[in-house]
Amino acid sequence: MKRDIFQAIADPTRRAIIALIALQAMTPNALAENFHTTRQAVSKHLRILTECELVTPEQRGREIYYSLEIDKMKEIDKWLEQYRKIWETRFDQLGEVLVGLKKKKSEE
Amino acid sequence: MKRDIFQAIADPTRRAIIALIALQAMTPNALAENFHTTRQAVSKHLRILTECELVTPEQRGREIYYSLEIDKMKEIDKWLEQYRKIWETRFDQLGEVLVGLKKKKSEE
DNA sequence: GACACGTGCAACCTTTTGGTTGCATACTGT
DNA sequence: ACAGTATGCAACCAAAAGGTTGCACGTGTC
Repeated sequence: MKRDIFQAIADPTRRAIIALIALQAMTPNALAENFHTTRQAVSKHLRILTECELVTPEQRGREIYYSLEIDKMKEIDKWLEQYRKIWETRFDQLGEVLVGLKKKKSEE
Repeated sequence: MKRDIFQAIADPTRRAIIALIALQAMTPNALAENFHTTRQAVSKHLRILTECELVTPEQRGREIYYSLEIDKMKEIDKWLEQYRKIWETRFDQLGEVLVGLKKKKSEE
């Protein structure tokens, strides 16, 4: 049952959890207050996120604070890289077109 | 059954499809040759990708060429933006730490 | 027109997903 | 030690995902 990071961020609730703990480490209980589900459901999401190493638990007394492993997010960025190249290339081409239009206009 | 772009890229086969048609528009048949599934399964993936507007079909004779809507990929980039800010900030802080260490060392 | 080809869609099936309830465990404070 | 709090885990369930097979519908080719 190995999930990759893309499956991890596929679920809206998990993305919301990520957004919340990006600001500050939070406990499952505190997180659950933000959603219309049970604490256990949130716990399951945290389990998945932890397995993907997107999130790290840290025990403090009887509470467990979960924090975001921001480095893991870079993997998505790395995957996007190849496509970013494409759209930047197309933007450059668009730029050339615009320059071409401008040139044409100035020649009028 | 409305899927968002994050669910669309969650499936490995769909990411592979995206990677293939990023290079050049392809037909479902041609795509299916690259996977160990039936043409119909690929067709279903293409349907999902089309619904998310990640992919656009173009009929040419009796073939349909699917091409990547690169602009849609920017949505992922936009989502990542908030986290990129975080890791860049932390990197800066790391930089300060390094500078601090260096300074300390030179004072020895 | 007849036929092959390329494709999408419906029906069906199995596995996975996301959720719930109930319970066991661990730490706190009195 | 005991009550209360914070949490994870197992069992169960409904819905969704991903796959397959069979079929219908256009479009080219002869």
